[in-house]
Amino acid sequence: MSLRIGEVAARVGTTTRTIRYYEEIGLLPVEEDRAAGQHRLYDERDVDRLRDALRLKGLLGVSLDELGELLELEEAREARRTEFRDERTPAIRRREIARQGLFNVERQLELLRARRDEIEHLEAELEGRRARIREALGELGGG
Amino acid sequence: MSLRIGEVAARVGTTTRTIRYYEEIGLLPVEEDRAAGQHRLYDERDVDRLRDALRLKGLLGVSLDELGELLELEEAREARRTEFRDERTPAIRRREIARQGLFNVERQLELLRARRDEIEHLEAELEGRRARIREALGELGGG
DNA sequence: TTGCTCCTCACGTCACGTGAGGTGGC
DNA sequence: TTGCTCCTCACGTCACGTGAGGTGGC
Repeated sequence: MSLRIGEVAARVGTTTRTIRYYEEIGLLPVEEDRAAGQHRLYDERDVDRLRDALRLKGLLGVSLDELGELLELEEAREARRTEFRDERTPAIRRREIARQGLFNVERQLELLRARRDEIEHLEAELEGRRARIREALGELGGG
Repeated sequence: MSLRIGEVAARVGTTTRTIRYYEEIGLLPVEEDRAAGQHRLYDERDVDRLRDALRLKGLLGVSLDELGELLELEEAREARRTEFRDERTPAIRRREIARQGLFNVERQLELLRARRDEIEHLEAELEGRRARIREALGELGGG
């Protein structure tokens, strides 16, 4: 079940150019065995990862450099998950892995909360303004 | 109490280049009587407007074209406020002005709420992930 | 007079957009 | 074979960053 670049772009809501550009600057991995001129192929996991990345970028307003750091965290997370699920991994190591995961997720939550606070602050201001307008409308009477 | 461009930039948290660029593309008004090579001067209201504009741009992630539309709404708002406060303005006109103001403020609130929803959605996902990690840590035992 | 901030070009950069011309699988 | 999507240059654009060289007010 491999997807071509156009399908991926449509699913995550971006353009093929953006996906190629991200590959070009090293944000997305390059397939090693792809000959010049051949189609790029992706799977569902690539789609999920790209969607997450674009969502973070859009919501946090970070640069592609900063996005790269967040993606590296994600990649490290997947590697750790694999190690975590390996039955041979000892409990002490699993605990360490879980702690790192917890740290990362809390960092991302912090960034999101900071953003939400800003938005809520501005919302409160606008709601105050709205209340004053409504008051004025009430005094003026009429529907 | 007029401010120079550097002071304005510092107050709103941007650069002098950005302010000059916004003037260049028509986003900010040009002082008519400023001779070539002379300093740009601003007042507190300019600072407030620019701060609001940059905040909207940053939080909503809009282009400068779209930001321009929002600024025009703001400008229209100021004009209406002046008219509203004029004692000669009849009640029927005041009601219309208030309704337009209400419409604008609700549109901006809608944009902000949509953004906040997206952020909260992603937050919920991350909180779920965090809960699962904590659960795993609990099962593994140890502080 | 010495700093400091300001000024106007003007080229550079980041994150893509947009054709130009050509190739490959249902 | 005809469309369709894909490919690789490569130049364009948006929103500024960053000097280069010079001027003006405490």
